[in-house]
Amino acid sequence: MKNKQKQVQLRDVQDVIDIIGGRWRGAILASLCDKEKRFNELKRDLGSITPRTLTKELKYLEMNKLVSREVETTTAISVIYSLTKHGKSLEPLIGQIVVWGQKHRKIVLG
Amino acid sequence: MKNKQKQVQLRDVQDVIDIIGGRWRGAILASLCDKEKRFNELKRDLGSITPRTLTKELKYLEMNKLVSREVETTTAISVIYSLTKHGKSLEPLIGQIVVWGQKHRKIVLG
DNA sequence: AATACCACTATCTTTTAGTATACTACAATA
DNA sequence: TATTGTAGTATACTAAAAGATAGTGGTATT
Repeated sequence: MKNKQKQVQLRDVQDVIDIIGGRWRGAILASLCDKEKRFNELKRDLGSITPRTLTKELKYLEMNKLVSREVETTTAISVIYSLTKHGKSLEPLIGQIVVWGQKHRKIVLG
Repeated sequence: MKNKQKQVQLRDVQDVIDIIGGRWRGAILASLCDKEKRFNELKRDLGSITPRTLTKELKYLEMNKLVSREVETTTAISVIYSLTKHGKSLEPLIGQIVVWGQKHRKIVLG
C-alpha cells in the first residue's frame, strides 16, 4: 500500500475517534442505540455525567449529524434525543466495540 | 434488555474508547496493523507526535497487552513494536472505523 | 402552598492530555 | 573525528476536557 493512502487511513481513524472519543460520546451514542431518550433519561443512564457535559456533548453530536434533538411542547416541555440515520449507521460499529470490549476485559484482567 | 446489562455495555464501550481513544492511540494501532515498526519509524509515520508522547502511549498499549516491545541487541540497539495476538484482533474493528470515517466525511462535509 | 421533576445555564476549579524543548548514551557513517 | 541516526528521558508548560456546585423558569404532584 502507498504511504499516502496509509496517511489517509490514519486520518480517518483519528476523525472517528474524535467523534466517538472522549469520556462520554461513545457511551451516549451506545445509549441512544437502545432507543431514543430524553435529557434526564440519558443522564441517569450515564450515571455520573454532569448536565453541563451532557449538554455540550449532545450539541457536538448534533453538529456532526449523528443525533437529532426534538422539542415537544404538548403541555410540559420535553426534549427527545435520537440517532439520525447517519448516527444509526454507527450501530454495527458500536456493537463490534462492545463485543471486543468484553473479550478485552477477560484478557487483560484474566 | 435489563438495565444492568445495558450499564455493562456502556462500560465496555467506554473501556474500548479509552484504549483506542486520545489523539494518538488509534493511529498508533492503525499504523502497526500495517506491519511491525521501530520507534522512529512510528514517529515518522505519525508525523507530529513528540517522543515523550509516543513513549507514553506505547507503554500504555503494552500494559493493555495490545502491543509488544522487543529489544534486539545484535550489534546496534533496535526496538521493534508489533501488535500482539490480542492487538491483531482489533484489526477488523479498525478496518470498520476507517470505512465509516470515509463515509462520515462525505456526509458531514458534503 | 410546598416539593419535586424537567431541561437546562453559569461560574469556577481541577484534572488530564498533549506540546515544546532540550538532553542522554550508544552505534554507524562520512 | 564530526555528524547523523536510534531510542528514548527530563522538565516545564498550555490548553482542553470534565467535574463541582448552584441557580433558572417552567410544569406536575401532593
